[in-house]
Amino acid sequence: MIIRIDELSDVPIYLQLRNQIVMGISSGELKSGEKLPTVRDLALEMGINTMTVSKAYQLLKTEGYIMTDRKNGARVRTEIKKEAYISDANKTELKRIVSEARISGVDKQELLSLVETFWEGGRTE
Amino acid sequence: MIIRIDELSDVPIYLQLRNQIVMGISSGELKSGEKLPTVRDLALEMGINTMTVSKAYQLLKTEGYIMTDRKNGARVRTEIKKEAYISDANKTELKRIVSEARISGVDKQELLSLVETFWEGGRTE
DNA sequence: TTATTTGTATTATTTACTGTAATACAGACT
DNA sequence: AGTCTGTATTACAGTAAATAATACAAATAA
Repeated sequence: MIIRIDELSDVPIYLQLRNQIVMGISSGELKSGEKLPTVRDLALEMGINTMTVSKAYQLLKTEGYIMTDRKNGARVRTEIKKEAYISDANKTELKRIVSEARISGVDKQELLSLVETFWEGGRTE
Repeated sequence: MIIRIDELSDVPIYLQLRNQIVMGISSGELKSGEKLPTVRDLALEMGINTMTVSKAYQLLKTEGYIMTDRKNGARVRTEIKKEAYISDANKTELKRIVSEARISGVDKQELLSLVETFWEGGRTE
């Protein structure tokens, strides 16, 4: 899986990393039980610190997306808890994004199509 | 317009404030040309610093959402530039939110309905 | 056993952002 | 003249992010 970090983004590196993995799981690019790179390999490949990767893995573990084990490394969880719930923070963010799109004159159907595209795990460009 | 800040949120106060105003404009609660509270009034009402409100207003001004003028105060812009464009940052955020919802087992139609609700300027709870 | 590899923990340091505080200024209205 | 507006400045405290350099526990491989 290709992971790409935006140096200019306001989002911290460990969060960007966490987000990409979550999106990878959702799209099916990362399958159940699949082994993730070691913290050292990924840190080396991305040119960032080991602990930054570790932070991302710890967060993903806490959230129930992955399992980590010494020597076995990190793997995508086979059974991810499904609460069918959208957090308040995500709702607020979603509303902000929808509002900004609407103000800027984006077509409603275009936005809905974009959501569907993301739902299917697709890319936009 | 009622502005409500979440003390526990990771989002900085000035950004929350900016976001609420943008959402207010989108929903129609804040109309074109409508006068916004003065930085001092809003700061006093919200129990925050004057400069924090000023930061939000400056950001909104830079983004083209409002106009500010000494003595006249701040007003919602009558003509907001419509580029019909969703920023890359917003697309990334949207994809993240959609991914998280999908993984957690949220129904696709439910998510689309939520987007439509926000588009119409509605609330959820 | 010995060596290696894994995630993790610790400590320290640097950097940047946030929010506040206390003033002060320029311009426009009353 | 006085008041109200946004804005600018300077200083300070708190927090978070990222890195660096080690070290440890556990499991695998030699």
